[in-house]
Amino acid sequence: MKEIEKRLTENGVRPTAMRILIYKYLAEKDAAISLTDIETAFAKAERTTLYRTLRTFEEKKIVHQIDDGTGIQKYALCEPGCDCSLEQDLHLHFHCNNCDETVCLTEHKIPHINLPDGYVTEDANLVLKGICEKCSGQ
Amino acid sequence: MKEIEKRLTENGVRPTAMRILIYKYLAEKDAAISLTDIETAFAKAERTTLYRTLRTFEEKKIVHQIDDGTGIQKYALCEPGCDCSLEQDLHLHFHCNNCDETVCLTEHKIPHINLPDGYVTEDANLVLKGICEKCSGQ
DNA sequence: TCAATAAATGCACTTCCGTTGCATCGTCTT
DNA sequence: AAGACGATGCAACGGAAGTGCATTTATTGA
Repeated sequence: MKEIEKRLTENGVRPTAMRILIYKYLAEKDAAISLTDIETAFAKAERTTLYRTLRTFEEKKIVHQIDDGTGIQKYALCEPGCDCSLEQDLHLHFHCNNCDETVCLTEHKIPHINLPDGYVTEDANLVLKGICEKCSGQ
Repeated sequence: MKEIEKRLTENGVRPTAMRILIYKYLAEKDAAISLTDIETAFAKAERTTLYRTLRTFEEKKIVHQIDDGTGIQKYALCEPGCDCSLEQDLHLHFHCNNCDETVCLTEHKIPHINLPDGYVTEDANLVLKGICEKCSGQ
C-alpha cells in the first residue's frame, strides 16, 4: 500500500485516495485499460477526475498511453525505471480480436527500421492483432 | 480517366461520377487522406456519401485504412495487385509531427515478429512518427 | 422504350469519446 | 488560522464515426 504512495510521490504526483485506487486497479489488471473501463469500475467517481488522473499519470511517466487501433485510448502502467518516450523502451502491444483486450509485450521491443534519408524518427507504435494466448486455449 | 473507371469496375465498384472524383483526389495526393480532408475538398458533397464511398473502397480493396495514432481514420490507395489484408503486403506508415501528414512507405514491410506460444497474429500496424523528408529540408 | 428493381446519394439525427471552463472543496504551507 | 495551490465535481462543447430512411439515379429485363 505504502509502496504505491511512494511510487506516486517519487514521480511528482500527490497520492490522493482516488489516485491510489486507480493505480491499484491498473496494477491488478494485466491488460491495457480505457477511460470507460475505469469509469465502469469506479461508478461513483467523476469521469473528469478519472480522465485527468490518467493524464497526470501519463505526464509523470507512471503510465503510458496505448493506441491499439480500436480508436479508444488505453493506458497501462510503465515498468519501474522505464521511460516510454525513449526509443529503446518502446515495446509492442498485442490486441486480441476475440476478447478485445490489449496487452503489453514489454520483452518485445520494436525493431529499429532504417528509413530513407530525410526521415527522422522520434517515436514508433507497433500493434499486432490476432488471438491472444488466453483465447487460443494454450 | 477510363483507367479509373476500369479499376473501379474490376474491383466491383460502380464508377459513379463522385467516386471517380474521389479516386482521382486520392491518386494525386501522396499522403493519407481523412474523411474531413475530402469533405473540405468537396464542399458540395454530402459527408455521408464520402464516408460510404471510402468504406466501399476499403471493402473492395481499393484503399486501405490507416491508423496513424492521431485518432483520425485515414485512407490511401492500395498498390495495384496489393492485398493489404495479407501479412506480406503490410507496409509501415510514417506520420510527420511537423506537417501532420501520414504517408505510406510501401517498400518497407513490417518485420515479422515471433511471439510466445499461444499468440496467433492476424494483422499488424506499424507507425513511425517524426519529421518527414519534406519537413526536414532534405 | 418503359416499368420494375437495385444501388447510390442526401438529409437528419444519434452516439461515443475526448476535452475544457469554472466553481467548489480539501490539503498543505507559513 | 489564513492563504494559496492543487484536486475534484459539474456542466457543457466539439469532433468524428455511424445509422435510418426518404429520394434520386442507374441498370436490367420484358
